Amino acid sequence: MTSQTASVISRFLPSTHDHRLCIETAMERAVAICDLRGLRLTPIRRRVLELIWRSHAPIGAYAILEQLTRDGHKAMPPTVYRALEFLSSASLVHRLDSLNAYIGCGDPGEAHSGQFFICHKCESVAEIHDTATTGLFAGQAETLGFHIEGSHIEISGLCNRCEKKESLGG
Amino acid sequence: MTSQTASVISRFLPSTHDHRLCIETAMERAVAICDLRGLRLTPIRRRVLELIWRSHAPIGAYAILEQLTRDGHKAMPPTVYRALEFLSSASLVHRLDSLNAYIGCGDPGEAHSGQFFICHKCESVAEIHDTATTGLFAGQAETLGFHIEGSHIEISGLCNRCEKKESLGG
DNA sequence: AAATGTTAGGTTATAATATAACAAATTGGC
DNA sequence: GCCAATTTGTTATATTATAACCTAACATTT
Repeated sequence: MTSQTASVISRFLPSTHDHRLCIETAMERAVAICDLRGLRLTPIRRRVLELIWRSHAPIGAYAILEQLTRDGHKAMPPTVYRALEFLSSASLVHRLDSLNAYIGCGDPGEAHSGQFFICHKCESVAEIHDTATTGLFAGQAETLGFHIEGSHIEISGLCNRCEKKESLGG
Repeated sequence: MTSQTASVISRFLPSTHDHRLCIETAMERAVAICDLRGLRLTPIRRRVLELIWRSHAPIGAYAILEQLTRDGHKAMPPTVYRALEFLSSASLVHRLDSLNAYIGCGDPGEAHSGQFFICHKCESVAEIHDTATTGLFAGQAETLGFHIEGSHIEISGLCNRCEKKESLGG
C-alpha cells in the first residue's frame, strides 16, 4: 500500500547530498517570497533562517542563540524568538512541538499545515504534504462538528538508514 | 464527506453532561487497567489523574501542582512530572505538545497514538482514533522508507458551539 | 533636513516548563 | 523482620519562552 496523493515530499536526502546547495536554494526562495509579499527579511532573520538550514537536525532557540553568539552577534533570547516568530508566520520554518525545535520548511510560501516524519535516532526529518490527509481530517471534522484552522502531525520512528543500522549492529 | 472508519470518538460532550460521571468512570477504568497489568496506581498518581479529569480543559503540570497544594498536599515539580510520566506511559493521559498540557485519555488501556481536535476558544478537546489515518500514514511511511513508532496529531480550530457563537456575536 | 509614524531590535528581568541528583520512605516478596 | 526494588521527598538547577520598556532604523511627509 502506497500513498498516491502525497503532493510534496521535501526530505530524507541521502547523506551524500550537497547541503550547501539546500541552504543556498532555501535562502534564495526565502528572499523571493519575502520580496513578493513585502516582508522584510532583515539581517537577523536571514541569519537565523540560515542557521536553521545549516543544521541538519531540528535546532532549538538557544542553540541558535549560541551560534549567533559564536558568530560574533551577541543576541538575547527575545531577538531569536522574534526572528523565529517572523519566520514561522512567513511559513519559512516550522516548529516541531515534540522537540521544541525548528526546521526549515521544505515548501515555503503558502501557509500550510505540517506533517513530519522524525527519525529519533539521527534526528533527520521529512516533511510531506498529502491532500489525502487533509481530506481525511476534513471528513472527521465534519462528523465531529469542528472547524479546522490548522493541523500539525509529528510521526516518530526510524528512517531507513537508521533502521538498517539497528537490525545489523543491535 | 464523512469518515467511515473512526473507531473511537471520545469527546466534545454537551455542556449538560455529568462530568462527575466522566471522572468516576475514568478512575474506575484506570484502577481496572492498572490492576490488570500490575501497575501501581499510588495515591499521588491517582490524585493527579483525577485532577486531570476534573479539569474540563487540558491542564499543565504547574496547574496540577497548584491544585495539589490547594488540596493540602505540598508537592514539588518532580512529583507531578513523575506521576505524569507514569500516567502517560500507562496510556491513561496524553500530553498535548502544542499546549504543554495534559488530558485524560478517552480510550485508555492499549498504548496508542493520539489524534486531537482542540478548540482554541473553549479549550475543549476531542480525541479520536481512525484506522484510516494510521493506514494513510503507513502508506506514506512505506513510500518514504520510514519505520513508524508513534504518531501524534493536533488539529486546531473551533468546536461547533464556539463557531456558532463567533458567527453570532462577532 | 526636521517632524512623524511605524517597524525592528536591544536590554533587563522574569515567567513557565522540566529534570538531575541524591536522600528518605514505602512496598512487596521472602 | 529484612532485603531489594520502587516510589516519593527535597534541593537545586536546567531549559524554554515572554513581558515590558527603551532605542535605533527607516519611510513618508513636510
